[in-house]
Amino acid sequence: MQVDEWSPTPVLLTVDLVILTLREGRLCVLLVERGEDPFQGMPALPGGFLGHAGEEILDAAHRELSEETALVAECVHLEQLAVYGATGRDPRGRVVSVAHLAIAPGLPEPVAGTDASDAAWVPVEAVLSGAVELAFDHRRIVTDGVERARTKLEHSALATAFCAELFTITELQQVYEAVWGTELDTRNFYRKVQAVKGFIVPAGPARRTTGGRPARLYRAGPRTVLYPPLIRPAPVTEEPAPSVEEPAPSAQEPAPSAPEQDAKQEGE
Amino acid sequence: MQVDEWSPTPVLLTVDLVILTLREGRLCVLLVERGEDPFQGMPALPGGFLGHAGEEILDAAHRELSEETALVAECVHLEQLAVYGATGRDPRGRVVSVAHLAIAPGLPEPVAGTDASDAAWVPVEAVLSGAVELAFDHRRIVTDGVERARTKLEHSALATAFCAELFTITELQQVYEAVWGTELDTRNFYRKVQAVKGFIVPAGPARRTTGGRPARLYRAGPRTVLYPPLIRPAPVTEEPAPSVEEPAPSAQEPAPSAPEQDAKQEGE
DNA sequence: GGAATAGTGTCTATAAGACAGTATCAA
DNA sequence: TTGATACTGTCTTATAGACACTATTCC
Repeated sequence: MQVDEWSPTPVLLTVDLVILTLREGRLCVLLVERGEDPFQGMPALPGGFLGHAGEEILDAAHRELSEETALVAECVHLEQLAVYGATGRDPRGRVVSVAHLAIAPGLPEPVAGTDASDAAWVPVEAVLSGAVELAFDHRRIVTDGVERARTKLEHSALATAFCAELFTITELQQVYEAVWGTELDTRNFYRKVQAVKGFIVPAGPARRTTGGRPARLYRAGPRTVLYPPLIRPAPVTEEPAPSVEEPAPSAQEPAPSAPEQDAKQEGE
Repeated sequence: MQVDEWSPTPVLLTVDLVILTLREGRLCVLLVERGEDPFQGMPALPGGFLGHAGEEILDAAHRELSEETALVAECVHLEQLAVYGATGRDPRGRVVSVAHLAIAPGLPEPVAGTDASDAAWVPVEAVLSGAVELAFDHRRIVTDGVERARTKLEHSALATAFCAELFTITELQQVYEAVWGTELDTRNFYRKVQAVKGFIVPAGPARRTTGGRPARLYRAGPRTVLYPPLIRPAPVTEEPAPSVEEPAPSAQEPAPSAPEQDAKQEGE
C-alpha cells in the first residue's frame, strides 16, 4: 500500500443488485432491459455507477434498490455479495462491480423503475439454466447470489426477509421450499422452526382467513443466527451405490463431482 | 449502468490480504509494518494497489501473496472476502479495498517481504481483542476474515489448506481447535472426519515418527463441500435459564444478544 | 519397561425423518 | 356436510456427545 512515483490505476465502480423475491411460490430475480449500448436490449441486473465521489457503496445500493422497487428500505434485507472485476467483463473498459444481494417480500407487480426501461421478475431457474441470457457476467452474479441465499437460509433468519411483517409458518415453509427447490415435511418444519427460540415470535392473537382454518401469525424474532441450523436436505449427489464396505484403498478417488467454486471473478 | 453526460467517478482499487496460518497451535495473521505515511509505523495487512490497468484482481492478490510469503501459489487457498470502500477509511482519498482471505500451511519463520518493512505473524486474538491496533479498517477486515474461516471450516474442506500436503488426523484436529478456539474430543473427531467420504484420503502406507506411535498420513480428498458438516460446538450463548416451559407469550422478547452483522463497509 | 503419541468401541441422549389424523373455519 | 387449510404426536432411526482403554514406536 505504498504510493510511489507511479500513480495507481483508477477504475470505475458500479453497484449491481440481485433482488430476490417470491412470486407464486417461485424464486424470482428482478431484471431490467438495458436501454444503452453495451448489451442493449438484453436483460441485466439493476445497478449503476456510484452517484458521486463521496457516495458510500452501501448507500448506492440502497439508492438503486429504491429506484427499481417501490419499497421502503427498512423492509428489505441488503448485503454485499462479491466483487466482479475481471478485465473484459465490460466492453467500455475497466469497470468493477460490487454486487449486492437484496431480499424482498413478495412485490405486487413487476414494477417499472424511474427509467423507462421495463423491469420484470424472472424465475431464477430460467437464469441459472441459461434459458434467459443476461448482459455482462450477470448470470454468474445471479448464481452466486442464489447460492448465498440458499446457504444463509440454513444458518440465519434470512427467510423472514422474504415475508411480510406478519406471516404464517406455512408461508415461511414455502420460502424454504422455493429457495431450496425442495419439499419439506410440514410437521418436522413446524417442530424445527419453533425449536429455535427467538427465530419467530407469535404476533398477538391476530389471525387471518384464507378459506380454511385461520393461521397463527408470527413476526421475525430477535435471533438472527439459527442454532441449531435448519440443514438443507442433501442433494442426491452421493456415490452411486456403496458396493460392500470400502470401494478400495485406492488413496485417490476419481473426484465423482463436487467442483470447487471459491474464487469468483470470472464468468463473462 | 448507463453512461450519460456526467462521467462516473473513478476510484482507486487496492487488494488487501488476510493471510492466516497456524503457528504453535495458535491462529495467526500476517501483518506488515507500514513504511509510508498514512498510518506510518502501524501494523497493517499486506496489500497494495492494482499493479496496472489490466491486472485481474485475483492476480493482484496472488502477486501480493507471493511478495509477502515465499510460498508457491498452488499450495495456498485464496478467495475473495469482501469489499471495504467507506469514505474516510483512507485519508488519501477514495480508496476501495478488495480484501482476500488466504490460508497457508504453517510457515517456518516470520518472513520479511521484498520491501524492507518487516512482516510478522501475530495471533489473531491480539488483533480481535484490540490489543494490537491496525491501520485503516484492517481490524474489521481481520475480524471478517477469521469469521469466514471459522464458518467455512464447518462446511468445506478448508481445514486441509492449513496443513501441508501430507498430514495426520491429529494435525487436522489441531487446525479445528485453533481456528474455532475450542477443544474437540479425539474419538468423535476421528469418527466424523472419516465419515465424510472424500474429505481426507489415506496417503499410502507412509508414516512418520515423532517419538510415539507413528501416525497415518492423509492428503486432502476430492470432496470440497462437507456433508454432513462438522458443526462447531455451540458458543455458550443460550438464554440464562429456561424457567419453566415458556417464559411468557410476550410476543416480543428483549433481544438477549446476537447482534446483526451483515452489511460490512464500516469499521474505521 | 517406560514414555509418548496414535488410534479405537460403546453407551446414552438428543435430533431427524417418516408417517396420519384432528382442528377450525367458510360455504 | 363438504372442502380447504392449519396444526399436532409418535415411533423409528441416525447422529452427537461423553467416556477409557489398547496399540505402536523410541528410548
